[in-house]
Amino acid sequence: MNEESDGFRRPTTKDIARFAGVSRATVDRVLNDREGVRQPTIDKVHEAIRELGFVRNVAAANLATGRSYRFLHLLPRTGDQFIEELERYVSEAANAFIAERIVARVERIDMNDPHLVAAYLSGLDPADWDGVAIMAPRSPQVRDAVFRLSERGLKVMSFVTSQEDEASDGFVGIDNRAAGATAGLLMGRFLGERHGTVAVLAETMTSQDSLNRRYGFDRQIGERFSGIRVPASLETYGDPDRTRSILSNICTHYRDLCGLYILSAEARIPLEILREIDAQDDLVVIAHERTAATVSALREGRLDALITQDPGHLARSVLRRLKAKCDGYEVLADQERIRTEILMETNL
Amino acid sequence: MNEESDGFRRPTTKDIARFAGVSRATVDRVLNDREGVRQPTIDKVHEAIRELGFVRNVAAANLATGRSYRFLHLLPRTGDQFIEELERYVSEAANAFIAERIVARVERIDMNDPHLVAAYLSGLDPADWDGVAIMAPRSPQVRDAVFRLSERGLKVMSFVTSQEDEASDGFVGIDNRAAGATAGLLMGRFLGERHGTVAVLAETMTSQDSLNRRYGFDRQIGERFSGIRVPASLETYGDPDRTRSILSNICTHYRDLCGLYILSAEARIPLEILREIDAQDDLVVIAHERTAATVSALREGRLDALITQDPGHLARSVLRRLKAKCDGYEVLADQERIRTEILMETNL
DNA sequence: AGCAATATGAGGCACGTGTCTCAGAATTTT
DNA sequence: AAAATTCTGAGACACGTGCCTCATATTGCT
Repeated sequence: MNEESDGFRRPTTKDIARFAGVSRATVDRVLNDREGVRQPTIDKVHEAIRELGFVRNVAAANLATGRSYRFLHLLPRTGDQFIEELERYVSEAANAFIAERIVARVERIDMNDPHLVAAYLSGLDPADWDGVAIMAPRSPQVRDAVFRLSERGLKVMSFVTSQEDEASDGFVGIDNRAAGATAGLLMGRFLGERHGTVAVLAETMTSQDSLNRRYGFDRQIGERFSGIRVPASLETYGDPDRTRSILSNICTHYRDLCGLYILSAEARIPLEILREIDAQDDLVVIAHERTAATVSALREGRLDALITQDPGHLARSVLRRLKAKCDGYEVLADQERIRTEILMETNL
Repeated sequence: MNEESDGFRRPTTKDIARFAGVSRATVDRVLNDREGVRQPTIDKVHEAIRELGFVRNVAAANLATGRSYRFLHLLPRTGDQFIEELERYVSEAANAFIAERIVARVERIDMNDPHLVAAYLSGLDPADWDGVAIMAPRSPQVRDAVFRLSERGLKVMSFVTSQEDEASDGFVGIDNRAAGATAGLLMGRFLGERHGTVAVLAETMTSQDSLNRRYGFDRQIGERFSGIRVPASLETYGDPDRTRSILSNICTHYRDLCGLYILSAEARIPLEILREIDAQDDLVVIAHERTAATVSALREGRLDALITQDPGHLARSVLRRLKAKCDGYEVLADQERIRTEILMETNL
């Protein structure tokens, strides 16, 4: 647009140099914290930067350095719709960022054995990659491998599933306790006056994420909805037959069954079986993540609410954060926060 | 990071030129659709671009053109917490984008008289601004002024409040029908078996946004919750005294009052008065927008749910869309979609 | 005071693209 | 076939920053 004609020019390093009464070389030394500059000089430069409101022209800087960013995304090989969706979004985000010189590749690897994952990570050459984003179940092996990778200079982020504390800056994803709590709160509110049993269905409860969700769920129910009983989580191991027998079992066993919380990311199989066995109509069902299966279940009234994280945002955030780590600057915290979203029929 | 050492170099215009067997000047003519190039030559260049996967280095391009973007944001002068918040976020977004050569200024102007707004817009000099973002109540005068502005080459976006169809690409914000529908659905679900009257409170029903929200709300209630009755909307005109008398009136008048939908963006006054008059405890209250007042009401249980749009996202999206319009490229639709969010205590 | 060490300046090249100009080639028109 | 017209090429400069070298100025030390 405006051709800098109209006096609207941002200050450059040259302006800083002139204002501070030093040379551009010195400004450069200060800006890129190179050594060999005395404190008073450094101060003068910073003063000029402050005074003129200088902001480094990243475009020019990137151009000068010819920098590019090679990021590797590691996703589990096994998985159903959620993983597929996620992979799609990661690829799409990668595509959207090539203009910023970000080159991202997505690999699906076997995440079941932590030793294998750790070995894979150890085999990565820091000369090939600037950063790695990994979604793997939390395990000491993987956590250590991640740590060693970053020691070798690679920037690493875990996403969806955290290797450490979910609040750490090496993680992009939702707070699973909050997600579980939201599910619990919604369940309680939707049930209203109705008392009874709410079943919790999970692929497995061995993962930290599952435990966190369950913890948050229980807390809400326990604190606010005394009329609701929540037995131990039922594990499907992703097996349709097992899921079927679990679901028909609880329907007959708990005469007062009034709710079902599907805690895992992949809800397709339980939802299909639920329709198949023709479960009671007023059962309140809450699940996680937006996939083809959950969306249609929501539309058809077989699902009451969905607790989700926006996979597109997730994927873009991972890239932005990796880039920020490489460049050593702070991300815009507000923009990168992954929200725990509640979806219903009306706000899909 | 990698210093292009490792064979990882994106193709440049020079590469395109070599591959297509033409000169860089010709490539440039094609890229920036300048005339004077024969079709076969154009095709050769496009072929090379496709073949090599060329993506224009925007950093370099912006550097070369010395382009900067001057955007003006117009917000209503009057308003309470929501507007204040919004202004804060707009300024913050503007700040975050100065690295991309975006200079944004925020003005608060009187939006009550459409003629004044239109006059203000007409007075804007396209030489001073590249784009304008405006949040003003829908009116023919403003809509026409917006139209004339864009005819004069200025890029214009409306946000929060649309001048045209909410689906148009000149608007950033939520679909207010969907927002109202979400409020209605939640209201119905939270009430469960309870039947009775739900009151709708609005600052004014003269705005299109209010009408849309009410429309969506009514549809949900009418379609799915036959036990709920929703009388005509009650208008507060933002006046605390009037609000107080309305609220105490309905509490006594409707013996079966069970819910309250605060439809307008500013919910502070109704919420405060609701606490003050000590309304019944099991009243289901749903409001819009995240502000200090609504957040604390949610935390204290005086509010059951909040339908919101993320103001930070809104502000950033406006800037990105304006910039995209200036540069004539498409935005990442997925990233720019403003979600209708549901907030409860657990996912604030 | 003289010397070594350190701090600073001056200047140049590179990055990829936009935007000129001018000359020469290819094509069309006469 | 010659002239007029339209395309295309070659080259230059600019944008703001990073990074380098070499010379000179300044400081600290003995």
